[in-house]
Amino acid sequence: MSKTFSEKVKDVVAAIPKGQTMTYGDVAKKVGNAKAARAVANLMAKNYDPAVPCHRVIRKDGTLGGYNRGGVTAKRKALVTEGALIE
DNA sequence: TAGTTGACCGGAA
DNA sequence: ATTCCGGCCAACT
Repeated sequence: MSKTFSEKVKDVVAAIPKGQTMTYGDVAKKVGNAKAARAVANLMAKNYDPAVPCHRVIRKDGTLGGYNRGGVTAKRKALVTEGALIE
């Protein structure tokens, strides 16, 4: 297995169940680098992939963090629509 | 090649 | 409870 970091992140985020939210740190852990939470966020921010529901990835504090697809408002609405609680 | 940036996290003040 | 500081990783300039 020799997928790049971004490929792994894409796979992990795409595997998040609907209505479920995961933190960047958890995604990083799934990828293999538990301390790469910043790197995961960096990939989402600069290279968003429509096949990856990044809106299901939030901060550990419970805040949404950010969204490059319409702002945090659209992200929160999408999560509520799926059935995820925000805070 | 080296330095800066960022949708982070955890611990200390 | 909130605010500040350091660390860690990949991409960008």
